[in-house]
Amino acid sequence: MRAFERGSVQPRKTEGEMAEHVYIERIADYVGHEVTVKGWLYAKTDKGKLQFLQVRDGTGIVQCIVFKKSVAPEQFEIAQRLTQESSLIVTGVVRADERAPGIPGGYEIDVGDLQVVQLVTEEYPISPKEHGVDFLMQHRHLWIRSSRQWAVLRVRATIIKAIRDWLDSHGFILMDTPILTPAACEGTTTLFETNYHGTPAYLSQSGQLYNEATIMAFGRVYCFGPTFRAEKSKTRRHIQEFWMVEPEAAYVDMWQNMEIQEQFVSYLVQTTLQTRAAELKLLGRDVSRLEKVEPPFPRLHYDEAVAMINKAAAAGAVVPPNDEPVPPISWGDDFGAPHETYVAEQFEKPVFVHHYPTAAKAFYMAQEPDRPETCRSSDLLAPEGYGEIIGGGERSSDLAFLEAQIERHRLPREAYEWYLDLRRFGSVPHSGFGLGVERTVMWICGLNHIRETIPFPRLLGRIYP
RNA sequence: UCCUCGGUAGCUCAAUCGGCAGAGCGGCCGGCUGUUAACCGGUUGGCUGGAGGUUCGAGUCCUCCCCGAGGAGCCA
Repeated sequence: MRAFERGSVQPRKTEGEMAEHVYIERIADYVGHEVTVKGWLYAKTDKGKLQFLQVRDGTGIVQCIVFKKSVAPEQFEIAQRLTQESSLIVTGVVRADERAPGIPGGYEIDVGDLQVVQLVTEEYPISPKEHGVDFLMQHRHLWIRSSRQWAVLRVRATIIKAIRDWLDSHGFILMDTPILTPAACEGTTTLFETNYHGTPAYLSQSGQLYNEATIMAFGRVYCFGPTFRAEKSKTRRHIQEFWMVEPEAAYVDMWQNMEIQEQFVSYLVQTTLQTRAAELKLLGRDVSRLEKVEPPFPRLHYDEAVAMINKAAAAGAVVPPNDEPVPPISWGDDFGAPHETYVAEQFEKPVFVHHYPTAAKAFYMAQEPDRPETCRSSDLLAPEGYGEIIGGGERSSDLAFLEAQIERHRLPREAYEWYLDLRRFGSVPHSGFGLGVERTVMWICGLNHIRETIPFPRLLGRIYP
């Protein structure tokens, strides 16, 4: 555990004072000392004259032992009657015992005093047994107390902090972009419409276009906020509201852009491995795959990817998790899910696929001068079937090309006048990318569904709690 | 929007050809000083998603509706 995580708020022990309130993640520092833990009863085992209380406090879980002969009779009775998720304050001496379960585990508190803050009198819905997805999602507000969910959300917080740390220390400055927008950014996806004092407005699907403006003022920027997609996507990789970080940089071409991405993503993975090892272990994550995530990442031209896919399709290759056959692909088509999975499966690290067909990508992607049917885009595909975690590329700096593209994509020209201004006043080559936080969390935690990567996921047909 | 699967006890599921509504877990009561989703004994549990239909008889068959899960398309 790192000192910065809780160290500054951990109360210092004062001579002659009663037991101090400590956090469970630092329990190892208090072996032999009397401490107070304030939390909730996670689980209990009644052994007659001995009560094993698993107490959690938000930072971990510690086993507390209440032995009949060590406490007042009324206190023992209270311990016997404790119910799951009752809130309580325990005081006792910490000792190391390898038999003790918990997080971090290996330590337990020999309880001398026990106070109940609230005794739960109703049956707690989430018992330590099997539950279905629907039931758990209806109780998401309680489910997040469970250790797996707790671990995932701690990893999420770490990834988000790492995102900010890396960008802030590599010359990227935070530029918050609007969530209420007047028109579609890319014109491709379905947006949530809202009422902006009588005129329609849309929840943002990307801050990129705005950041193409801010880089001309600040050089390197990023926006980081919620993003909304109203597509009726109902798969394990989609949520309606997700968080995306979008760095954008002036005077950066597509190749430099990929270098930034591989440094950035590697930092996120390595930081999580270092600071959240206990959480990843709790999740059963095979970290050997993550340890390999270091620059450089393989780069695959779209042409090569198509050839690879068609060779595999001809050979009858199948793709996990359901051994779905890899269908052949024609040049010009975007990848389907099995294509993406097959390509990613061929590499140990995340892989860049670059130079997608211009027609398959957003209107602003720069054309490759020698091959205008391809564009200077790149997607980053995560290994182990987690799919696209980054979409990015070099943006066109050519006014005439963009005017033609806006027409070709049937976008409302007037809404993009400001954007075209950026090509009239000091247009420069520039690139950027968007990384989806939840897909990254899903990949790093090794989860099979995105719904566990955010405290309260907004899923198709589900907006409770 | 489309395709596939599902909805039975608080939870997870079973119920043969259409023939008495079942189990495990949880909860509750009792026992146990080392439990890890403990173990042992007892006990509690039901408008089978909704409406209509077929039938002597429907959890089971038919029609419509509601809800959920996974996937396609689209994307991060």
